[in-house]
Amino acid sequence: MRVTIKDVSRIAGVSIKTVSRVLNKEKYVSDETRRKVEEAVAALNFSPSLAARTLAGSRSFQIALIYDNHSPYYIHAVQEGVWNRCREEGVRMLAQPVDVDSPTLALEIGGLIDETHVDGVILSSPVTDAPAALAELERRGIRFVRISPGTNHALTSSVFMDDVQAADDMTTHLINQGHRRIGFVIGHPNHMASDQRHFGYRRALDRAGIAYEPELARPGTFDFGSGMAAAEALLKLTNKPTAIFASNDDMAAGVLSYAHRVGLDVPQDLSVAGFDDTPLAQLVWPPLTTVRQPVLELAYAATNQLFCPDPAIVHQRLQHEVMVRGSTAPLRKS
Amino acid sequence: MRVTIKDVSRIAGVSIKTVSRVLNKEKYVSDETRRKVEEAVAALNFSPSLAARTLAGSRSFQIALIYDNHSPYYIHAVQEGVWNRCREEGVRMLAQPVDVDSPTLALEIGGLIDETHVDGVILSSPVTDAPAALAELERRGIRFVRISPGTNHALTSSVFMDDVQAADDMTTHLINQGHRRIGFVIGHPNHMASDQRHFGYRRALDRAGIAYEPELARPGTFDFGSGMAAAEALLKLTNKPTAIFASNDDMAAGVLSYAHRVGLDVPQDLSVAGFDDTPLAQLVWPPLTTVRQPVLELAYAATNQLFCPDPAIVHQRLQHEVMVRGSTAPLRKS
DNA sequence: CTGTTAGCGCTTTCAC
DNA sequence: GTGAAAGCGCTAACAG
Repeated sequence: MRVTIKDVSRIAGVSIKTVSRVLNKEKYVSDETRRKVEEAVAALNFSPSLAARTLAGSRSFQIALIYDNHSPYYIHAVQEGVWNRCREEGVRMLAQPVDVDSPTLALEIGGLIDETHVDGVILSSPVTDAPAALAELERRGIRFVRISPGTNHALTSSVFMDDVQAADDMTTHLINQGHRRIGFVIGHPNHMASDQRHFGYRRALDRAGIAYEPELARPGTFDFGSGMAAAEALLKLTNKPTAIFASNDDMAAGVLSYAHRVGLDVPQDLSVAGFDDTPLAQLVWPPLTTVRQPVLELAYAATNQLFCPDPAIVHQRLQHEVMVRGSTAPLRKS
Repeated sequence: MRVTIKDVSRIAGVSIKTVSRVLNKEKYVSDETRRKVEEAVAALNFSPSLAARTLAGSRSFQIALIYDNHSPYYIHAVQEGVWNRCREEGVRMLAQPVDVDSPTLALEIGGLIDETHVDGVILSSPVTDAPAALAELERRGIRFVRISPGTNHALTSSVFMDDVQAADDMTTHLINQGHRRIGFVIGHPNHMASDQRHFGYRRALDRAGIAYEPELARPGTFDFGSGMAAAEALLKLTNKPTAIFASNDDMAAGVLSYAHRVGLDVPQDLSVAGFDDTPLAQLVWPPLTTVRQPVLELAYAATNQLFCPDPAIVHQRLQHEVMVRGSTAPLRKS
């Protein structure tokens, strides 16, 4: 039925151990033997059973990507970045959506690890900051990397950009355009990046000598609807803002939609700014001014960090940074 | 190190075979024994190794979702639908993006199946209509279900809606609004649904006695940019259309964006219609008139069909249908 | 209803 | 450089 390492060894005229060596790219195999084995593998179209390799060996050739994020564009980019790096490594990616607020979060993650024997885990915000998840991972001593964590960047291996600076830059940009009353839509409370972007907004105002007015900073949940609601509240103020900076593109699109609905001319009557630079920023009208978060690159870098840990790499991404910190032991040696 | 079935059997005071029986919900285990085993499982927080179960048994508790679709909203919905059903079944989903045009498509799919021992495969358009993929799957005799295939719906188990009727309905809707010159943006040539929607558009025109004019049907590739380009071409015609129907929401958003750019008032000067009812349809301004494709439900139904085949189920979805056809043997008996 | 035995297809360990 | 033997953690096929 199934083609096994035995079939390959028979065709190649060597022992199964030698086939195994070739499969694992081990040294100490003569070129001649290696060639014969590779030919047999190709001839039989052999793909080794991951289940068998996992059970017998110390690696599973699988990693898990754990997320709880319902922004399709964002998750799509994260999956793509992780996937790309995994493919290079010949490793499979298990995409695992979870609910960070679930009381069984740690159990689910633990079960996933036990069942699949994954070699490593990648956490995407906001799972990056779920104490139960982090504790479970640490308890098991499994290697993991976080993408855009909100806290303790240096505590564990993580990859991120400077959200405070980015929000500061955007706010400053609006101030430089002459705006003095700038509305702000805060992100989802589960995401630590929300606080950072909020802080960056305040910092830029402070620097410019503009007072922070709580009524101008409205809560949101990173989705379109909450952006619309925030815009409604902001534009019903006696003293309206002339610009609104939303903490992500989805909410900025919502702001835009509300502005259109009430007949405002954007950007004539109101400037709208977003954050993330998802394709959404281009889809709406007019195209959003937005901070670029290099999600694809972050995901790729995080996965790379899982496979080839490097203690301190700094990638430049536009004017912002993607920093990678981590332990030194490579994944394969786990 | 790892908690195994042996540990459970020791704590529960039974043989490992009995633990296995409880794990697999087999009959012929006394309530008392079952309870003891379940207690031991809970106490030890035991999750059985999928690798071992796969290797020893005839199931892997995994299925693969294979797709080549770069519309984040669409794929997100498909993944969610499949995932939901898998979770109910205690089965893991392997998300596998591929390139349908790759010459190694069949090899990749074959390799995936050999490596992971997946119990079944779900194909999303356009992989549903890639001959190499279908041939490989059939050759191996592995169970698979297609989501929105473009051809031979009844040939293999598949789940879909009536694209022709849906496009016909939308076109008729526009005609009923008084439009006589209706532009059409054709979908990506890889997707068979593109032809069907195109045909539905023609059929509605025919029925209304409106001549089909090739210059009014422009090619597109299901992405925003191609929608914009098609709109530009259509609106530069001497005899402009008063409405444009794009074969999916992404392209409709592109049409909208171009219309705004050249100062048209939508829907006053131009009606724009889309297809799919992704959240995008709500995000743009004004919200798109669009045909609802029940992607989430299709994905769920397809996965269900994989687990619990039913020869002929018909789901109603709005005015359109989701039809499910398939063999009768249940997945688990494979 | 429950237990025993023999593998699944690989990697590990240790010979040669 | 290469091979033989043992076993990873489960399920299958039997026996009781």
